[in-house]
Amino acid sequence: MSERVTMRDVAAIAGVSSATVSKVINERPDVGAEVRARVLETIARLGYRPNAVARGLRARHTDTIAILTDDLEGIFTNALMRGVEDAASAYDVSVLLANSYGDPEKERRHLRRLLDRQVDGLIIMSGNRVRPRSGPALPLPGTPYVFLYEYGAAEPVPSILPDDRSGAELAARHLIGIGRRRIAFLNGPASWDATRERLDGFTATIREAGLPLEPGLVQHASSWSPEDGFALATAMLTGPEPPDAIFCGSDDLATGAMAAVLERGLTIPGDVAVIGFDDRSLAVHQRPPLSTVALPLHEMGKVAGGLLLAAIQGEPQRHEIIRVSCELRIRASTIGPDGA
Amino acid sequence: MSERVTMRDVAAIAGVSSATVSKVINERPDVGAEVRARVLETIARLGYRPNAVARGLRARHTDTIAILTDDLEGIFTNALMRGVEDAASAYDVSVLLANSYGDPEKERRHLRRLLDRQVDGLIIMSGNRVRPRSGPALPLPGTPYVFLYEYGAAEPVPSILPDDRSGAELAARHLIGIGRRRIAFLNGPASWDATRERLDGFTATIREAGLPLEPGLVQHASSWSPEDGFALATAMLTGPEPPDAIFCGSDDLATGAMAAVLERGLTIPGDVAVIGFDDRSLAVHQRPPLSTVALPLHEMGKVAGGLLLAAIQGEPQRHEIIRVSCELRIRASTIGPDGA
DNA sequence: CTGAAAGCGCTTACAG
DNA sequence: CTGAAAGCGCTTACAG
Repeated sequence: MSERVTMRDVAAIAGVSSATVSKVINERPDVGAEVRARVLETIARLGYRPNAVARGLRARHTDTIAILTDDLEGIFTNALMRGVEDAASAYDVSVLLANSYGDPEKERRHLRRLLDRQVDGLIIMSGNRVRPRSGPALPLPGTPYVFLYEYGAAEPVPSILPDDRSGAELAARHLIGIGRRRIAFLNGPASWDATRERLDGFTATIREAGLPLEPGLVQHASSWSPEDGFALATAMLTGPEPPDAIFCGSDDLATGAMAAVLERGLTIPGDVAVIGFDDRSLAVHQRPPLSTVALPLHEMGKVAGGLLLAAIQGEPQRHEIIRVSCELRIRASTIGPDGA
Repeated sequence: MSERVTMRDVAAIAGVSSATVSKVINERPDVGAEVRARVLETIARLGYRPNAVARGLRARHTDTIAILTDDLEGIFTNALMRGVEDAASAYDVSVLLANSYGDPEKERRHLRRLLDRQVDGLIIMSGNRVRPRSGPALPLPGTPYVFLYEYGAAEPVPSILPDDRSGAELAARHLIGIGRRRIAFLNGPASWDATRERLDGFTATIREAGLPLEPGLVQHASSWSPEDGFALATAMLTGPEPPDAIFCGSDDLATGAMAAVLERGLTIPGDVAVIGFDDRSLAVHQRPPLSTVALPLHEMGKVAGGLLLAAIQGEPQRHEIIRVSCELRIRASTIGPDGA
């Protein structure tokens, strides 16, 4: 437990004032070359490291942002957080983690603690489901924030979301491209925002291609589970004119749908091509491996981090919805050995 | 952007010194009742909040710990982090997140930044695979740390790990309990520590019960994937005396094993009971839902957080391996409608 | 180009 | 029980 070396020590040994040491550390131009060299040498020799807490107190910023999530276990939390952390790290900004479990009282407590710690900004994130929310549980006077995978109804701040609409277009266009004509959409629960966006994209693309769009071909599941995918796909396949492709609103739904196809003795993708949404890790392990539309979670996190950092630098914020493009991951469930 | 209210303001308005305000805030006993009341009232009225950065500078602790992980995307990271966050939150300690991607240079940079920020302690965590590591990339003078889901070869600090051995015993005992006699163990790759621990637990339990333990019944996969589970289970089932139960080293392996059982026209659990390890979310969605040994990730995170907080309070640390008990999750793949 | 002084907002002995 | 003083380790005008 040796005494920590401080800026005073460096100054004394280098024979300069601590103001000068500070200037060297902060790379101010107004320091003479040989003085700078001497200070740098002393810093290296003593192994001096500036105390960020003292700096934060004086400089009035802490180079710290926080992620406030209501769902640290959400299936998408990891990749979102990693994106934020990457963006912050690149600017030597640290990230604090706070989990509210969706409890407003917990959120309030976290927010207070975070503000007490003088965080420079906040990312308010849902790891689980995109929905509008009524802003943070506490007003954040002068502290910028952004919504990630979530959006504020009327907050004057940006929301970063996946581009669900164009993601659905990607899937539809891919299925059309491999020659499918009766393309079903096994969509997620109707109450979700993403569900509506994707329906728009899907419908527009199918229409444009002059393909059929019967009511039976577009269904809404009541959950995102494989069980629902199985049930709905079974119903579709037992109809008079079964689809030759099924686009599912999630990889879980697609997993169930594939089981339904195989159970009826049909082949994938020979008889029915199947494509999911999300690109969770299970997709690649399906038999056959599942084609899917990948949610750009990591990129969304980076965008959110970048935007927040810019706002901290003084960039004005406004209410806007930023949609990050999804990416198609083509695997054997749409282009397989037994495929087209 | 109104001026923030400071302790000076409170003191002036309440007509006391700031030392007294500080004592009230820190709940020191040596403040008169009416003075305390007056100060408290003033604090509430002004909405005063103490600046944690200033406090940290003076008090020489920041009530902040950090999680340094090499794998923020690891499949177990979420639950581990959540446990740490829960433990920290309960004591009003914040947690900083740093991801090294397993790159020692990145780890060094993060560590330096974290130390500069005067974190009170660190949790060094792997989100992915348990293995020994050579301690943090930088010496942490006076800053306590613990290993979570990872262990230091000779570091004088605790490591928190799952109790793999007793987890395997749980599984074996369960299968014996439901009347199985030829129990196979489709274990993970031999190079993993967990694999050896589980083999010990499994072997001991089977021996104790006087059940057969032929070489063919114990196999090591070369990865944890469903594909390997499928291949190995198929080999086991085509042998002269196929098993009536398969204990798998991961849920992914078990998924593959179940596919192999079903593909051969056998029933689960009627002909072959299958149980996994981990309790990932996919387990419950299998058909039939997969029984498994749950890794106590959340609890491990809490234990790690609690131990670190104790060390920060001055509790001496030493090299020790703390094993947290796994839990059996019984589902239809061992006790099903077509079961025993 | 360099440094003396003030001060960020607290807490900690210490005196009374 | 209360407060004056010092100081945590920096940075920021400002003077020279």
